[in-house]
Amino acid sequence: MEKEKKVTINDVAREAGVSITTVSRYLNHKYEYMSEETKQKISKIIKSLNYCPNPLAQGLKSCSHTVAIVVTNLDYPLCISVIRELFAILNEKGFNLLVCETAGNAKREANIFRSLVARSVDGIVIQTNGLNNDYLCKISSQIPIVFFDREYDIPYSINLVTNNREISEELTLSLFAEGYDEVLYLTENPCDLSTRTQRLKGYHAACDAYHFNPWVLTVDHNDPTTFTSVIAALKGRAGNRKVAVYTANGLIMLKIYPFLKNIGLNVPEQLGLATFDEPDWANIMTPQLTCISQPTEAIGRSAAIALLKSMKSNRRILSPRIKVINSNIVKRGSTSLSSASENF
Amino acid sequence: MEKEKKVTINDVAREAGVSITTVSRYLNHKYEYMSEETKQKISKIIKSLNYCPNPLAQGLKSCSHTVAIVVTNLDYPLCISVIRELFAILNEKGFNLLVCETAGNAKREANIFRSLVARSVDGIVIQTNGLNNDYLCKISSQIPIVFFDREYDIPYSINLVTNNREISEELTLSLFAEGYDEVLYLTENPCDLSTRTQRLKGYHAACDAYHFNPWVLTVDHNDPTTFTSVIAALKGRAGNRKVAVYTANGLIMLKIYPFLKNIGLNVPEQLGLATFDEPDWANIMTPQLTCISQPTEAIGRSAAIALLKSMKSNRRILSPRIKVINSNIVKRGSTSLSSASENF
DNA sequence: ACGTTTTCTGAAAACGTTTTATAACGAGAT
DNA sequence: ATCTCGTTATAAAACGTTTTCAGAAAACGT
Repeated sequence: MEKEKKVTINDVAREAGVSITTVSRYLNHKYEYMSEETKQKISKIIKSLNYCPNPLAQGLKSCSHTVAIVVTNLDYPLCISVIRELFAILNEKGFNLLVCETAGNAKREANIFRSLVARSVDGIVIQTNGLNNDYLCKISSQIPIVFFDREYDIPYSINLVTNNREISEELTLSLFAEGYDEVLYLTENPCDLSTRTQRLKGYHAACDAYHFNPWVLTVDHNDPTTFTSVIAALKGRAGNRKVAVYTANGLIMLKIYPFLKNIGLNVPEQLGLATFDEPDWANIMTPQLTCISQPTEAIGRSAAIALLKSMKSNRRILSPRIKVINSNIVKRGSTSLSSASENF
Repeated sequence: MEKEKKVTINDVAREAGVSITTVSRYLNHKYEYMSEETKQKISKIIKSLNYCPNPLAQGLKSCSHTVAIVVTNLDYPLCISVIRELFAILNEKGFNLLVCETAGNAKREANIFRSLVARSVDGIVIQTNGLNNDYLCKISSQIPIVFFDREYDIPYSINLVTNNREISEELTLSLFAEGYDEVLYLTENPCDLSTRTQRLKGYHAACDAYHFNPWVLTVDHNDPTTFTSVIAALKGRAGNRKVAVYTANGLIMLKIYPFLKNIGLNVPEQLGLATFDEPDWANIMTPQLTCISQPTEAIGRSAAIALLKSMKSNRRILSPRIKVINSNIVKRGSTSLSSASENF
């Protein structure tokens, strides 16, 4: 295993007959006072040697050409989409992408943040439960931070969120308009995550508008017993009344759907179904599932662009900024009571 | 934005009243000739200063504490699973994880590999189309490489694969045994990816065993017209004969299922359905979908462990090694013709 | 011919580690 | 008292960049 010597800036400088300073200048596009001839020489040598600057060494003096994305759970399609866009766009610009999964564990997340700072990443994109916000406040002035999905009040940061409240209200309204007598909202433990509170608010607003009583049940997608109790409650009420079930995210729908199938109610006539998120399996259900579709690709792209911009400018803005990217409703068979549903 | 000075090994050394060499030794567990007293001092100061060594600087001299995973497509659940396990295990050991998506683009992949080498990552886990294997051959002696999903003949490397041929044969056999008269195998363009060729081989072996004619159609999950022609072909044959459709991966099934639903055949009586992979939506189909379940978590864990081991030892083994992790069949309603299906 | 810019380039000092070579220090042997 | 020899700790040289400071050469105005 004889180590093949890596080609360094020194090799380039020697071959080109210039100093490493000049090569470094060339690499960093500091062409101001560089003769065309020198540029050509260096360019040629770099190509012929297949030289690629060492990001570690660069990072020691300037930027590390590394960004990180920290998410709570890699199973969430939104996160994957953001990772994909982030990688595609930043890789193009010469950055590498560190991916970290916290699993919602505060301590683990704290360690991750600390290691990212130690590694002097140039920027971080975060989806978090907000358990380490005090630490993020400390570092947010030093390093560009972009939050997505959930929104937090961290100085200097950028928040990329969707119109959770509005679109949730709109969907709920449409269910009432469609003719459902009741909308059961299924959510996970509504701690103070902005997505959960906003979606719930939208639901409540719609109930208020129709003077209908809200009906909210809390589930845990890892605990099937929470589903069975929902099913029991549903059986009690449904039958004569037309009930729609609206789940606060796709995972809940995925997990509770097998239970709902066994309940013996016809979808959509007796039981309407809708969910936040647009899972890839929405079209294999019969009838197909009405969804709130988040523009995951656009969110990822915006995150990348916002981060790039923030990394480029060294003047940072104190007050956290919020960018809203609208979701839209994809109405499908699972909530089509009326024949007039096409106009929706 | 006043830069808060990062605490370095110098600070630790000064506070502890020792040289940086000693601190470095302490960090690298080179305790051989170190007095208990010195250890205590350093340990205390490190904690009190909250010191964390800079991986960039470390990487310049020794290892970068960075590993990378390169995949063709982040949408493949197996990849996500491997990323998750890899991160969890390696993060525990102080490594960070770079994630790269090639989208099957050879040029892009080549650039990624080059940048990973430039960044002197300590190891790489790869799922690839094999378009840059010449380059991988060059570097595989320098840097530990673990392939998963698809198998390649690269010196010094480790291959983590599932028993594609055997399990594919087993599933096909079980479909015939169940009573289906014909099994239609749907695959994507069977280029020489080991997964595709092996799964196909298994299918053929089963057909041979039953002296049935194989029936293989090629689709492209991005091109719906390939599905409609499959549907047409299927309509021609099905009806009196009991046909099972076995898709070479979950994505194909996801995309073709809406078409299959409209064909007017009863599942499983007239039309059996089975797929390689076990997508999370297998249980929401009616009836539930028979799958070949890859132990994705185990594969990820094995990848992490194999990589760690390979990184630790500096003696590398020339001949590529192969580790097989068995998948198993999860039989569900979509292929239950006989009432005896429980014994399967 | 002489100063003054302007244009171009390079030497050397960082950046924060690891590692090599070396030195200081007792203790035990001569 | 000197020599050897383990034990412990350090100074200094890497690693591959960027950046500061400064200097040489050419262009320019007088």
